[in-house]
Amino acid sequence: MPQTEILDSVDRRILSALRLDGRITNQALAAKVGLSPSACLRRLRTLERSGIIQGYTAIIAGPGAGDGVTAIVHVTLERQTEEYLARFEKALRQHPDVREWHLMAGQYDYILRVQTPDMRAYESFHKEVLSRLPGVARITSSFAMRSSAGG
Amino acid sequence: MPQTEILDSVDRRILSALRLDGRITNQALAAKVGLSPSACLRRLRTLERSGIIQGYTAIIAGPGAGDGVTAIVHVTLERQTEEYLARFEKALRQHPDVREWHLMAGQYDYILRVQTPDMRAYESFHKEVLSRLPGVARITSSFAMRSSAGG
DNA sequence: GTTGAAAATAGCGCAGA
DNA sequence: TCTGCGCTATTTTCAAC
Repeated sequence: MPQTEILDSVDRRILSALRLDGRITNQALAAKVGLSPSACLRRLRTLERSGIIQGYTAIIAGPGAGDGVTAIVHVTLERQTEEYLARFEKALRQHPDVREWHLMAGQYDYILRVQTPDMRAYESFHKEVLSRLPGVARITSSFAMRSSAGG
Repeated sequence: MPQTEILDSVDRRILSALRLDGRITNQALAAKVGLSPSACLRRLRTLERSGIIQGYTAIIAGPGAGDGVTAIVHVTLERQTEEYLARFEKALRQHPDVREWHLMAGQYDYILRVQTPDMRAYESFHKEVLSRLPGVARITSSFAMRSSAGG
């Protein structure tokens, strides 16, 4: 249960090790973070139950089971006032195909990751959603040929 | 080792099960695909050695916890041969700060999302890791001021 | 947080279709 | 060659401290 829990450095090292090798044995993990296996396992289960560790997966080579189309979209707004930004972000949140977005300091205003079942769905998304988002000045889409797991 | 072998339906079911649960025990996996544990384990090891299974990883909940610095990094390689790409991706996977990467069709070769506790750590990461990755020709870092949760 | 012991699992050689 | 069986080492898991 939520206890206003902060991750300490041991928890972070556990997460880091599991990101590198999701199938590491609890014993090896415990040795790596300097804990006894049972203490390590208790922390691991807590991290899993709390939802911080959402699951585990194998990294499969090639087109595998095809997650469809992954597009990285660079978006520039007409203006960068907080009002414009807030309006744009609110609109983004209403579209589940936008899996991830970042408001950038630099050349672009927003970088989005958009996930669709196929290219046809992406074209439709671009036409009917992206280009109609409020305050958009310019859109550049690039497509991923291969991505890390966990998208 | 690679014998130009085609994956049969049992292999595909193994891969599928491991995508869903990367930490499933070999026994449970064997039961799921209808094999004895030892036969299943041998197939699993073959898939790992052949590079079809590239690794395992934990799915960690969004950056929420530590906040810190989110950098979007555009990387161009010296060459785009599959050998260069494979070498680069293998190096990426060894660094947990690289939370996400995409091999792009288009202007850039790779787009990475890098997460560090603070800017100082990012500078160190850039200097000691990014710029030393194999085959890198150009690196451009942009920083996020605000990001969506649940990456 | 630790230790220790029982249950479950992984990993190997060997024999057979 | 691939499968399945039996055995042993390793790992997980739980109890008690």
